[in-house]
Amino acid sequence: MITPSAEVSGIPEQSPGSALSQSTTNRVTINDVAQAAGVSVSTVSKVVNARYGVAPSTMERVLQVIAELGYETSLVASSLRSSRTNIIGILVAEFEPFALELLNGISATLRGTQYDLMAYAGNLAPGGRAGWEHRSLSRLGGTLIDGAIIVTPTVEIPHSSVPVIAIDPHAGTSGPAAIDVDNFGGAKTATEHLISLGHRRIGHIKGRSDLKSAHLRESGYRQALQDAGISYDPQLVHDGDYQRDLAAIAATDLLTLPQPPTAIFAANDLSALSAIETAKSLGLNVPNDLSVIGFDDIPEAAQSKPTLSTVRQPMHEMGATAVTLLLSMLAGEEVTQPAQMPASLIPRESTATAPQP
Amino acid sequence: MITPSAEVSGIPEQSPGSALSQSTTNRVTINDVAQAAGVSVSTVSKVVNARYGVAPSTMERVLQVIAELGYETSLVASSLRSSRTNIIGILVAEFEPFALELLNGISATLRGTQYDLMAYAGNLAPGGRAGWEHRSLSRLGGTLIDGAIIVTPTVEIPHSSVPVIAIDPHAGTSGPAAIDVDNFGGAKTATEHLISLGHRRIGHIKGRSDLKSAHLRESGYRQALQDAGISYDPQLVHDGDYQRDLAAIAATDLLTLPQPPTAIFAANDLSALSAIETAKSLGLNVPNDLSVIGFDDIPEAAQSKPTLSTVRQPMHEMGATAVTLLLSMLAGEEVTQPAQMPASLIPRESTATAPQP
DNA sequence: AACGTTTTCGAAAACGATGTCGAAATATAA
DNA sequence: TTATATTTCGACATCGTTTTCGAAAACGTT
Repeated sequence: MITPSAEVSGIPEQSPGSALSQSTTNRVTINDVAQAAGVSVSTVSKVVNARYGVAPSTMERVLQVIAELGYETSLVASSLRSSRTNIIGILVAEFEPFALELLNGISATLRGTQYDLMAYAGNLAPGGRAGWEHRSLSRLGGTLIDGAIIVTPTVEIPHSSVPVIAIDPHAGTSGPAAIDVDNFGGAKTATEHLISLGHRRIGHIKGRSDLKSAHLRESGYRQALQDAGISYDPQLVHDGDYQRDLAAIAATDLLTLPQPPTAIFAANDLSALSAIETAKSLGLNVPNDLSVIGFDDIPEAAQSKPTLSTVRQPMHEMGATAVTLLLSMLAGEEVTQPAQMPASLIPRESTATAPQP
Repeated sequence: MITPSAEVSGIPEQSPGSALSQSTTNRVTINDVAQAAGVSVSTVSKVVNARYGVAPSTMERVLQVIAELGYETSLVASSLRSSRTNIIGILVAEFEPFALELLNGISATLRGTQYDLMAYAGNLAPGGRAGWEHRSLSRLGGTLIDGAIIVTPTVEIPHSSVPVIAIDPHAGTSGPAAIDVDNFGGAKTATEHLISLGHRRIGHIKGRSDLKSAHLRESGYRQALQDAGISYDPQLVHDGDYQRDLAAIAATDLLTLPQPPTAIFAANDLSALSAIETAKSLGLNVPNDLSVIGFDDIPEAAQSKPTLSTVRQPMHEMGATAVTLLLSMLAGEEVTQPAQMPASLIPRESTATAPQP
């Protein structure tokens, strides 16, 4: 904080100014530009904002002065006046690989627009429990950001003074301003892939039962079976809770059945990788004895041995879509329906044709 | 950069009549609080900012009104007045795994301070070439952020109106406001690890010769050899340029020598992984026939077969240190010397005792 | 009761930009 | 030339907050 001591309003001390004003603040304001160009501040503002009503000649002169002085408009001041900050916030629980692609998608889409990106990581707080979105939003909304994108909210999206888009691959599209992936379709595709390879006994390791995504993925699995005329066998469906260790138990149960499945569709990649480990430890060869397919396409999926066939969530595109939706909301348009992104099959080494008995 | 007309035309003309003024009207300002509490705005401001000179009784009353009305101070307005935004910016070339830990470290350290984090991805721009830091900084500095952290700058850090810290694992500490990892020490440690396992013929795959880190890592390698009384053999050092394919060539050259090395220290993990592949294709067993150690500890290092021994760059801590340094700069302190973070040995499966001839 | 001292409080001036509205300058029409 | 339409431009109020500085009030001391 600098206090210009002998600075009276009206006449700026310019003669000793060079040294003094440099040390106090070397910031070039719209006033400096106006003075240097011999016009009023309003004219400079009009030039900067390309408003109508400035003669070409003066515009050129002002632009020249701006370039000379290296003037940059103060985002803070203009925000205060126009009550728009041109910043959109992204609230993410944690900077994790999952959020990474999202950030890139958002960032890329935002480029070229007037908006900047502000990123928050929520749940790293000491008392980081659910509901951090609410606190952040109320603090930021209406004062620092024009809109927000929340990733995998832990709570119901709070009422906010700014438009909010939720990217939630798990809870399902709960409102119009939400984006998720086609869990049902993706699961169906994964299962169909196994069926097309000749598998008939296909197990399923379920996800967390409190998340909608788990139910949708199971439904997709069952739909694919039904479409192929394969009867549903409850014995082949076990709970994995999206977790590594529980999935291992589920896989063990499945593979030690009197008549074990020849393929497993796991509700997420973590479970799938765990299932592969389990199969190996049981002396089974993946994919020759057992095919395994997952869901998510986490980075490890491409690194494992064998590499994991899976269904990809298009995070980059989801980020881009979120921005697009948010921008149209900011433009005053009504967003009437949620966006659902397609999940695409990524066949890798962990799935192969069914073993011939 | 002054907003050109083309960009402005993309902005939806929000007529100041309806939606905008609605969102502004229901905002609770300091004035509303003052009026409701029966005090002046200055008093409210003092209460909010915990300034001295307000009676406990009035303070309590004001606080109560603030709670009732749900008043939140406008960050924009206070920034304008106090010329501080309480936002620090991080400029990163791209949201990549490398930057992820950094972000978490920064975010965690920032929590509990008055500052918020604003993240920028630079080189995703269409014309995204070197120098994006300069453009971003001049636009943000002094108006939107109080300070900045730049990750792996591609150019000399531009003169800026705000404090800047550079995190640069490659260029070395070029100025006082820079953070890097101890490349020399890390390389020395890696090499010493190989020596302690009994290796005497140790090869080195060098990094990009235009980066200081490559030279430092080679120096560390040579120092460790010298300390152990092992004479330096130029035949055992080949260029890998930090790249996968070039490292493969280097590895082939090394392993087809009449008297091949029993261990290789690669200047980065990418090269190390490539060397392992090469060794495998030559029929060598890692680590029984050949030990390989890398540098960086990229995520793949823990996933490969065998898992890669390496030297870890403490990204999380580097982020935390960057914040600490930046905060002290913002507090007006002089940062006199760069910070160098220790690199730690992560022994995994790719290194073992030297084969007995 | 009169005086000095310390607290407590409020009026008002910034911070830098935007947008309105009327005045001045210029072009067009009569 | 005069009257009118059209540009072009600048004075000024405003956005919500911080901060200074002097006035008023409260307190303590003779």
